[in-house]
Amino acid sequence: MILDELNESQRKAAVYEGKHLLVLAGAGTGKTKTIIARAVYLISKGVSPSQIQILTFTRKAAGEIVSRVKASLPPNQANTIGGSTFHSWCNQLLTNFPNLFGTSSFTVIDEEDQVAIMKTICGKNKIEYESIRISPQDLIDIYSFARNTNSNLTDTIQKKVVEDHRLLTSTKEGLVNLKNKLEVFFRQYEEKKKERKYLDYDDIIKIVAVRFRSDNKVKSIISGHYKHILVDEFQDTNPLQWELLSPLKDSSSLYCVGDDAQSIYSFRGADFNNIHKFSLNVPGAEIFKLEDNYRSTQEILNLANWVLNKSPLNYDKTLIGVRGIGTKPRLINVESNWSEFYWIADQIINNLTERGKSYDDHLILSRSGFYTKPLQAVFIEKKIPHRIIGGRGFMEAAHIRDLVSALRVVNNKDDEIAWIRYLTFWEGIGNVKATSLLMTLLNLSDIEGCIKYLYDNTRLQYTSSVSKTLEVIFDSRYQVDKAIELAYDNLEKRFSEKYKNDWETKRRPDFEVLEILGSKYTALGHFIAECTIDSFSKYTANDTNQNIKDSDVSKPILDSNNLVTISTIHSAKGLESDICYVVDVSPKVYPHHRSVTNFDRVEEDRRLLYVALTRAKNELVLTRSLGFNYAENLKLNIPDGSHSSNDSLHLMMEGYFLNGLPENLVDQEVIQSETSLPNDVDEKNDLDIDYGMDFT
DNA sequence: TTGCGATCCATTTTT
DNA sequence: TGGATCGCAA
Repeated sequence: MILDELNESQRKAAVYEGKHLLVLAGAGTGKTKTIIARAVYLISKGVSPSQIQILTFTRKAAGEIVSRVKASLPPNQANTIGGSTFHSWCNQLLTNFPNLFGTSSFTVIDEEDQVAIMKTICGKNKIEYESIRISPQDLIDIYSFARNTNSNLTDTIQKKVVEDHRLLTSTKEGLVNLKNKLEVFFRQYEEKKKERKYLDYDDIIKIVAVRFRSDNKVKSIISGHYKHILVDEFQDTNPLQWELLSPLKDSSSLYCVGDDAQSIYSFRGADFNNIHKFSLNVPGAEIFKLEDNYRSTQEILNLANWVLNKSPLNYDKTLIGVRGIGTKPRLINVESNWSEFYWIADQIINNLTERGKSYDDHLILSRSGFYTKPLQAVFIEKKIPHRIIGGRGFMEAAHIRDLVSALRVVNNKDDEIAWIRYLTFWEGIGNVKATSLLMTLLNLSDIEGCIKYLYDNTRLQYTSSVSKTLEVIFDSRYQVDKAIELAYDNLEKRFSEKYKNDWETKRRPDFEVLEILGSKYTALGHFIAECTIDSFSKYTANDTNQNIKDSDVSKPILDSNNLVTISTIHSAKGLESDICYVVDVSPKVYPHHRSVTNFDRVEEDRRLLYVALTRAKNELVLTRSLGFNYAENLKLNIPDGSHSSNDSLHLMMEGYFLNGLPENLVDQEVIQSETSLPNDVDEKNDLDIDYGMDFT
């Protein structure tokens, strides 16, 4: 029984008898375990599992919690427990209760689609403000941020445009003008969504939230269904998500678990102050704390605590390590960007051969998915099996989107974004032709008419395929996997030409995966919505599996889970690992040079580093490169606030989180790499950045 | 009108 | 590094 494995404070939290509880749980204090124990406790006390809904930020986290709850109970006791992301849960509500929410048929669109719509709205208009270009992508960001934070357009522009770009010359009139200009675009965007029955990510939550607030009947029906709402990573909820949860507090219990020191989603509108305001927002709620860290050795905690304690913010956090003494974290200095990757690969191989470790003892964390690209190449070369978490998902790959666009037009024949994608997929149809076809297609009354029209009106090399593909999908629209399979057969020839560079190796195998994903669904719309919301990246690990197949040497490790994990820090919350590498802990990355303009963002970067450091159980390795003047910089360990004799160096190091790092906290090493640049190479000197940061 | 090749450019994080 | 954009040939 899982309850027996808890310590005193975890247990107290798990068996809480009051209505609402906030559990403040520091890194490694058993947050996940407590939430699992809570669910198990409720069920064993007689609560029906279908009345429990666990809300998390990633599908992976939800899946893991649910499966561990099930594993802790006798078979089939917890089958109906709900566990999903906020978005996925709201999508289920919209799908299961269409009459409650007034959403009988809709198409979920992702960010790429949003941007595509915005692009068509902007047309050739170039929006500029104070010499800052505002792209369609920026517009979508602004729009989404405003909605996630429930703030008005003027305030959002002030924050996202003026403050983020530090436009000191911005005037009130200028702002009003800009606001009016953007408002036009946003209204058109909303118009378009309505017209095409599109719901973007934010709509999915907003519609449900508004309904809860304005319609007591709907609210009580749903509250009646979900008596216990368990929220993981509560520090990362944003005002929109809170708007969704808040009305439920009357008749459901809210059980929230979080850690303000791990709040790293402010770019999505999260505000860790929601933790501090919890008892204000939820009258009668209690707050418990978990402080014993079971994950890491003391040396690792010392470093993490040091990083966090340098913050001017007071997190009121004392992580008490119970594991005791281990080995000191290592700080590896490399000469140039990316040269740490060969070194890491060698380390891993060494750990396997000399120290009896396995691949899955290793976790590699990076600030950006982008940065680890070369690492993947090194791992492939060295035949190290790995999986990648975070970064661009499976459903975002171009070839997958191509096929899904065909499913989408059959599902909703007014889905113009999908039409354009599907039509231009074919050779000989470009934007102009596709747009002109679209005009007619939108006026036809059903998809069968569209198919016939396309058959009669496309005189191309692929004439029959253009309409045939849609026809076969239509014929198998209640068996999604079959629809995918048949569509694929029709698209294959064009695919192999369009993606000739990496078709066989990289892209083709994905369609088998897509088919498997589709096999659970009997309606195109449900499949499309779910795969848009949870882009499935976590399940496929597509690039990895092939590498393993290719190398006979590594056959034995085919047993599924023995893989090195590569993850962005954002996706790594909740992960832990025996050995953890945090790469590129360099100046201008921690904090990121784009964050330096803003106090809150610097602090968020600090928390980001803190999250990374606290993933390690036994060994923590940081790598960094100190830029062009490597040898000299290495000597540099600027105490905070001091002035270096060298101004550009000082600028580079200013604000760097590892400045003033006490020598006894880490073991430093220097790695000379064979692949580093020769000394006389004139590297781009981008040190003339003004870090005019005001920390008051 | 489409599609390709050359050139430039900026480069966080995610549902 | 790749993506977006632009110009040019078919």
